[in-house]
Amino acid sequence: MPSITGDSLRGHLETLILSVLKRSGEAHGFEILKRLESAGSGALNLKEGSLYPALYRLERAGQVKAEWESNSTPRRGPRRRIYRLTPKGARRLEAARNEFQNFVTIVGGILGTTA
Amino acid sequence: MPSITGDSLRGHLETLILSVLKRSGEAHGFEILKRLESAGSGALNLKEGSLYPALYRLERAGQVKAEWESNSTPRRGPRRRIYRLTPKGARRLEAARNEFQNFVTIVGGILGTTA
DNA sequence: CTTATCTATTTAGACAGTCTAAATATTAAG
DNA sequence: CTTAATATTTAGACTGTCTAAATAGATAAG
Repeated sequence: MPSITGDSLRGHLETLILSVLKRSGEAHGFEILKRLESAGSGALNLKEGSLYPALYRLERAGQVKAEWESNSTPRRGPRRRIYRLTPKGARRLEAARNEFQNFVTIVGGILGTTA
Repeated sequence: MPSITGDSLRGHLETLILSVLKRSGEAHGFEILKRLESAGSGALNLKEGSLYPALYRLERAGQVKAEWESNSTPRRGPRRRIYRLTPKGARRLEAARNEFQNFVTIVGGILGTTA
C-alpha cells in the first residue's frame, strides 16, 4: 500500500482541508479526518496532532469559521466544533489549487513524470 | 512569478537532485543548484543551506558518490565535489517517481485539479 | 603586490509543520 | 458502575527547509 509521508504532505494539508469543506460542506474535525482518509484511499496517514493545529491556523487566518455544535440532538461524545469555509477560505482554495498545479508542473517536469 | 515554497519542496528535494544527476550526468553542488533553478524556471528558490545538507544525506545513504575534483585544469575558485548517481540512487529515483505520481493522484484528486 | 571579484563549500541557528502519544471530556450501552 | 465510542486538546520530538554569514582559493585588475 503506497503511503504519503508527512514531509510530502507539508504545505498541502491546509489546502486539502479547505477542499473537503468546499466539496462536502461543513464538518467537525473528526469528520474532516475521516473524509480525508477516505478520499486518500488509505494513502493519507493523517493524525489528529496534525489536523487540529491546521484547523486552528485556518481559523486564525479567517479561512474557516468554527462554531460549537449545539446539544440539541443527544449524541455520544463531547461537543464538536463545526468548521465551514469562509469566502476568504474559498479564495485561498482557488489560489492554492493553482499553486499545486504549478508545483506539479515544475517538479513533475524535472522528474520526467510528465514529459 | 509563481514560487514554490520550502514547505512544498519538503520531501521532494532529494528526488529532484537524483533526477538532475540522472538526466544531465555528474555535477558539483553549485551546478546542481543552477540546473535546478534553470529547470524550475525561477519557481524553485533553492538555497545552498538546503542543497548541501541534502547532498550529504544522499551520500550517507549511498545514493550518490562524491569525489573531490582534481586540480589538473586550473580554474577559479575552490575545489569542487563532484557527485554522481549510484545504482542504489537510480533505484531510489525510480521508486520516488512512482511515489510522486501517487502523491499527485491522491492530492490532486482531493483538490479536484485532475477530476 | 595588493585588492577585488568570482566561484564554491560549509555551517550555525531559526523556524514551522509534521508525528507520536497521551490526557481529557462526554454520553450511551451493557 | 463500568466500558466503549467519539472527539478535542496538547506536550514534546523530529526533521528539513531557510537565513545568513564564514571560509576559501584562484585569477583579474590596478
